[in-house]
Amino acid sequence: MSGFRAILIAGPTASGKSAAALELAGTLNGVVINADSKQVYRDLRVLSARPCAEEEARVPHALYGFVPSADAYSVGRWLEDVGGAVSDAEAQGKTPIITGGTGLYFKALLEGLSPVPDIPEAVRAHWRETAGETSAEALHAMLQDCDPEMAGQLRPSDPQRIVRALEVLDATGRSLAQWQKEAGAPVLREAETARFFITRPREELYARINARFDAMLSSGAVEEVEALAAQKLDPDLPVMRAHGVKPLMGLLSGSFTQKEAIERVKTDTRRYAKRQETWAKSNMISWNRIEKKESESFASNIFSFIDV
RNA sequence: GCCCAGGUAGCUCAGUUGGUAGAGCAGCGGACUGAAAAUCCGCGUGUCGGUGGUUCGAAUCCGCCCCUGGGCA
Repeated sequence: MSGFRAILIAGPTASGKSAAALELAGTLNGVVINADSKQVYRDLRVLSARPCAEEEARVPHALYGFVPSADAYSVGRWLEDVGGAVSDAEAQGKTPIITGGTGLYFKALLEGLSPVPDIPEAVRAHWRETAGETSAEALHAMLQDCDPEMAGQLRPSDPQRIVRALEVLDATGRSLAQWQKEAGAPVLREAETARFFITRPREELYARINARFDAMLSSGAVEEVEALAAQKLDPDLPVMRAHGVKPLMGLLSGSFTQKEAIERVKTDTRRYAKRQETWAKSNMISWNRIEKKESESFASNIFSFIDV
């Protein structure tokens, strides 16, 4: 193989990325490296559809299931971790096959992140606490007072981004808008990669999402959430935002019926898949889009692209 | 077979005395730089079961037919 250092496989959830990556890795002497913000969590094997032990034994995997639920993992940490994983793979003469559904992670991988310093935990906690007791509009008004440039770029109804802007300004004394004008350093340049966005017809994808969650229920999804709930963690932690966690906790506490919980999770997941497609349309323009029907192999298609 | 109640958006339903229809959920489109499986923005997508008729005008009224529940046989 020549011309690229790594293969990147993105695609909506339940499209079959992992299977394709596994097949490629087996053939190419590769390492499958995770690019999914939820598959990093140790406690979410079932709900995050992480590769099983047998699959991880068949070919080397990296960045899967290694983060404790109490940690607020982030694209920043991932960027550091993936850099190390790529180096490790190359040192062993293996091809990095980076796969996952988190579009932002791939963007950061190829474009880098603006060099905003780490925000001290106390500052983060302060603003997140403030956000918990303040309306988004009021937060936006605060931002408007101290950082009109950034405030102008954000909707008054978008608390997540407003909080980020506030904590960055607070911790660095500089507007996030200014920071973001500074380019970051990519871990891989586009030209060094072969990039694939694999997907399926919407209807088929949704059917797979629905069926996959039914399978997760048979594989212990409820028990997994029960164990997570037993840790009594902050409900705002990112691990709690994985599809299924809140509805299944609701089921366990009696605030949802089983039917309601199941529908909630499936709907959340379908909407996510749709957003992933939207992201790809404007952020993954240069990627090879491969849309396949049931039972066809993505891997064979990818092989024909990379000419091995 | 007869009687009753219904057939309106993908689903559940609303629709005042006739003026070519609207809610919730689902869905669709979009944004996206450090918690992104998140957060946010926008959009009703419809032979009103069919067909005749009354009317300037029918989802609304009348006839016939079809379908779905329930009841009587």
